[in-house]
Parts: sequence; C-alpha cells; structure tokens
Amino acid sequence: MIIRGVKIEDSVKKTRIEAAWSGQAECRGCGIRDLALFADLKEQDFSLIHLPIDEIAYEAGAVLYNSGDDGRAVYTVRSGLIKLVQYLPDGAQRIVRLLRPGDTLGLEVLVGDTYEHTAVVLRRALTCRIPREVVQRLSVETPRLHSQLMKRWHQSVRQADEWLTELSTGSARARVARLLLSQAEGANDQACELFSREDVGAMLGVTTETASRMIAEFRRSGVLTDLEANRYRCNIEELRRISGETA
Amino acid sequence: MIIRGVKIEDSVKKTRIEAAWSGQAECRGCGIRDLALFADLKEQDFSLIHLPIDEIAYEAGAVLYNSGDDGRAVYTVRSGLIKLVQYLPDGAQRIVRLLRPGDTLGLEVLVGDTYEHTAVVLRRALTCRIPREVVQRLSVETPRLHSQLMKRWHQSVRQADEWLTELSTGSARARVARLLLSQAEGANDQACELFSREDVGAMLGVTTETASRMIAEFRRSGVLTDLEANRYRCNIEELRRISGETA
DNA sequence: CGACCCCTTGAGATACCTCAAACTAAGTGG
DNA sequence: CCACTTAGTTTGAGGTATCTCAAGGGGTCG
Repeated sequence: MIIRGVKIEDSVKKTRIEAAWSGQAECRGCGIRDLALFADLKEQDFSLIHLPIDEIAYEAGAVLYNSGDDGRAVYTVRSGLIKLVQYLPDGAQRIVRLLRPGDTLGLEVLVGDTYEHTAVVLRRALTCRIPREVVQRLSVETPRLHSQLMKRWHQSVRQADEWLTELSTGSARARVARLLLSQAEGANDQACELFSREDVGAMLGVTTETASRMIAEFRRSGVLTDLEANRYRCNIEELRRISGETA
Repeated sequence: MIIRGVKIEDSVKKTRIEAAWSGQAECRGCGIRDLALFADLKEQDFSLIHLPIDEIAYEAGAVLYNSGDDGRAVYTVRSGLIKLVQYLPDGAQRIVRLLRPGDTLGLEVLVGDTYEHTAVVLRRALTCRIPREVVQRLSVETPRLHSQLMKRWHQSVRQADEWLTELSTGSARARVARLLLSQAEGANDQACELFSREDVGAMLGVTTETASRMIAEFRRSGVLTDLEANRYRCNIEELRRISGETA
C-alpha cells in the first residue's frame, strides 16, 4: 500500500543482507490477491488500511521472526517457501509446517503478543508484512476479511493435523514417500524439489542419516530420478504404494 | 437457550443410550461461561440466538460425529473428556487432540461442510451443541464472539503443534512421561488419570504393547503409584527428568 | 588448493515392533 | 454362586527398523 523503509535482518549464517525491502505493496492490484488474505476485500475496504504494508524479499536461510519475539505483524507469502520451526526443550528442532504462496503466517499475534515459532526461509521468498493493527481493524469492520481469517486458521489446523498423521506416522520409508508426494502434487509435472536432509529429518521426526538413506535408496531403485541438485522426477505410482505400506 | 427434543445416538458398542438430551442450555447463566465460546457476550447479544442450543450428555465411547459427516453444529465441552481421531489410509487411527471443559470442537464446519475428525467421548461428557448458523450470525454481529472464535482457532493450532513436538517426538519413554505430565498439570494434586493403553498408543504414535510396557515400568520403578483403576499418583520430578531424556 | 559443508555409506547398538501367550477384571448365564 | 466368556493389560522372545558414531566423497568458496 504505502512504501516503507528498508528492512535488513541477518540470519545465523554469514551472508549479510538476506532480507530487503523489495517493491511497492499495492494490494489492490496484487497478482496473487485471490490467493491472499485480502482476497475478498472490496474497494471501500482498502481505505481502512491506515498503516504501511511492506513487501519484503528474503534469501534462503533468512529468519522472519523467532519464537518468543514480540509480534507486530502477520505475513503473507507471495512466492517461495518458508518453514515454521519449533524448538524442543533439549535443543532439537522440529519443523511443524511449510508455507507456500498464498499462505499466511504469524496469525498468533492477532490473539497473543509473541510469535510461537521461528519462521525460516527455505527458498527465496517474497512476503507482505501486514501490521496486526491493520488486520484487527479490518476484521471488525468487514466480514469479508473475517471469513478469510477463519479460512486461514482452519488451513493451519488442517495442515498441522495432516503433518501429524501423514508425516509423523508410519515407517521412515513411508514418511519420506508421503513428503515427496505432497511436494510433487504442487508441481505441474512429476518434478519435485527437496530440502536439505537435515530439514527432511526435522519434518519427519527421523535422523538426518535415515532421511538420507531413504532418499538414496529411492534414487537407486529408480523411484526418484535426478534432474538437478535436489530436484527429482518421481514415480508417483510407486510412491503411492510405498506411502501406504504398513508399519 | 431453548429446550429441544431428545437426542439419541448409539456407538459401536452394545450399550444403548449413550447420548441423551440433558438439561436446559441457558447460556446466560451458564456455570462455565467464562470458559466457553460465549464468554464475552453481552446481554444484548443473546437475543441474536435464534436457534435452539441443546445440552447433550454422552457416555464414554459415544461418538459426537464422524469424519466426513455433514456438519451443522459446533460443540462446547462442559465436562468430561473427548478425543479427536483421524483415520489413516491403512485403517490405523491416530488421536490428534484431546478436548476438556471449555474447549470447542467442530469449528471446521464454520468454514467447510463436513467434520474432519471423529469425535469420541473418553470420559462421560456434557456438551452444548450450537447450530453453526448461530455462531455465524453472532460472529458477524458482534466482535466479542469474533475474538473468542479466534482464540479457539488459535488454541487448536497450538494444541496441534504441541501434540506434534511433545507427544510425537523422542523416545516412547519420554513421550509417555510427557503425556503423564500434561495430564497431571490439570489435576490439583499429583493425581493423574490415564486412558486405555490402546488410546495412549494412538496418542503417542506407538503400539499398544509399548505403551503398556512403559507404564508398567513406571509403576515398578515407583514413578507412578496406583490409586484406583487407571489413576496414579505421579512423581512429577522424575517424569520431568525422563521427559527431557535425549533420543 | 585447502577448508568447509553437506550428503552418503558402513557397522554396531538398541529401541521398538510383531506375534503369541498368560494374566486380570468384569460381565453372563447356567 | 461358580464356571465361562470377553476385553483389556501385561509379559516374553525374536526380528527389524532406526539411531549412533564414525569415516569417506563431492561440491563450493575463499
């Protein structure tokens, strides 16, 4: 909506600028608006946006926010891929959700004051940072946002439940297969981009080595065929079969 | 609000009447209203309730609704304990959440048309069945319900995430310990009521036998002391230690 | 080129699963 | 009232999937 200053944040890694103000967040003409939080807004509603909405680009590895941080904004994903991480008491990490274009993250700040996960960019992403006051104001003024909000919450719950039943249940083989399937179904062809083995492990609740072994095994058996680094063409049929294997 | 006809539903088991209309759902004077969905409603809001709200009592084992059922109502739990079950493609079941007094279930029907879980009563429960039209109407008319709804959604997401990180991560020992802790913290003393071993297994993503073994082991080692059938006094200190054990 | 990071692979340990049997508690019916 | 069922829990023994620890290989970047 309104242009705003540059945002720089650095991640754990060395690389310096991983997040930067990117372009004008012009919600009305947004290319993915039908996907996004403001999908149903009408012309008149936009006048209620009284605070700037920043459009921010992040490089892989960048951190949008940390668990426990004071939360002042929700984010809409325009492009790229973001992981939500939760840290266990013993320091291990578990990835609880992935966010794709159209998804919203940080909704918890509409109810509480802090973020409840750490949000890390997996693949270079473009996001819109919406001050929570904007959402709060809109959501009381117009039932249209209201209903979108409910859909977002619902979506989060559904994804969380699926994550548990599909990616955290059954053998490691089956879990990896299901992860691949869930990745593949987004893509047009059977191409499927994967993540670091460590991330795969953290998503499935298995060790890095096990994740690596399963993927290596799939490649050897021809279920996966290399395309580029970490991109494979997958035999959907076979993956379906494997994902249904007992235990 | 308004008294309504008797409701009878039977479960898989033999017992006949497991659910029955129970009493007058008089929301204004509800004993647990400060906990419930209508917590923030003001006097004027109640006039917007145009459909009857039934108060229904269920015996253990009763089913509130099945996954895929047409959904026309959300439920508030007044007392007792309810599990949300999701069935896996291979027929196995996984328990994804537990609902206690004050919790709301079936929120998904405010967004979609069907229930997404099977809701089964674990301990005899009293619920209020609120037609979704009532919630939908109130939620556009008053920001007070609106905000409660958001809290409910948020609560569901948080519980789902905790379920994943605490009850589906780490060794079976640690998982059982965490389950016991989560049960104990509700109780005043260190008493803690457990579930069938099968349910414990379905909550933690382990087999019935493993669940049984862990609990039996805790009893032998004195971490748990028998009180009555399936009720134990637990050594919180020890459980904390075990729940943090690596691997 | 060397340093570093990540992926892969190996070998041994072990936690968990599977199958099966014994045990318990609570009905059910003679 | 006592045998007899029935359902759930416990326990055992053996197999196996996954973890752990450790080393080797292939990129990338300075």
